[in-house]
Amino acid sequence: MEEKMPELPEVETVRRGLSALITDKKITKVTLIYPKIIQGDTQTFVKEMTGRTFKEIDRRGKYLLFRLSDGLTMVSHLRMEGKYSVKENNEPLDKHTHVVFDLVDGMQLRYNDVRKFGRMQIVKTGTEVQLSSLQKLGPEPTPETFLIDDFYQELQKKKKVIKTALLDQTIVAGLGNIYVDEVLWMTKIHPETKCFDITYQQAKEMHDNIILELNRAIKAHGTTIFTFSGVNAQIGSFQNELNVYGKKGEPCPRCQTPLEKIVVGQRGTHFCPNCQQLAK
DNA sequence: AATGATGTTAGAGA
DNA sequence: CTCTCTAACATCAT
Repeated sequence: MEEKMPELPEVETVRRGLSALITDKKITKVTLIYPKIIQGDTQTFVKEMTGRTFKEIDRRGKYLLFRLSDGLTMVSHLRMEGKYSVKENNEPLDKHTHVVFDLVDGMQLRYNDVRKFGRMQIVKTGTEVQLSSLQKLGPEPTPETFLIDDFYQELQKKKKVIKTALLDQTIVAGLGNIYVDEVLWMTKIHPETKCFDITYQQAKEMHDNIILELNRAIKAHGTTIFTFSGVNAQIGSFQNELNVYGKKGEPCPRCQTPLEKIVVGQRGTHFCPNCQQLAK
């Protein structure tokens, strides 16, 4: 079973796993095999990264923030299929390795991305919050930062449907196609419900479920092993914990009605036509 | 063989 | 500003 990568829980898992492998490692060389992965001037990127040391890794939404020595930060987004791995420098490169960071100890941090959608750029630490991509992010989905009253107010203002709204990262950061479907199923809300039609009570339940589900996923991934080769899912990983995503035609775990798949905002959307009805 | 779908988001246009 | 649609790309299923 191949591991699906990049919603908040997966990015968080990569952050934790990678931290243990590269913290305090100095970069001796940077190789750009497919330079379009880099945003901004590529030569500047190589020049600035080379000779720096990886410090802690932070995360904001689905963005990884690699802190480096001398007040620099590499901002990295995995998009659809980006993956990091740490391997010995004599191991042959994968077909889809696009960026290689040689480390002092003969290891390499490698960035793989079949679809080449992922992006990375270097900025001065602290200025990353000014990037348009990070600036527009809503709160992190934690009880301290994601506040129910704000959430409800935001929903009241929006004219689009809830599935699309949750995906756009501005109301709350970190949800992707899988967990949005899961959260809406948990909350018994139809994905095409207009945001302004959602009641305070529903918003409250959805808010709690968002925090719950993402934490549950992070915890489940905690049993995942981050090896030198990348993230290895343990047998029976989170795939088994999903209730609706990728389960078209299977019985709803709550009411046994066959699950359906529709398109909402150009994204495949899984839901239970019985549990999640459109109020009209 | 051709078409459509795949975890995301920036950017264009309405 | 808000919202919708498309492009970026490779692979796999139909």
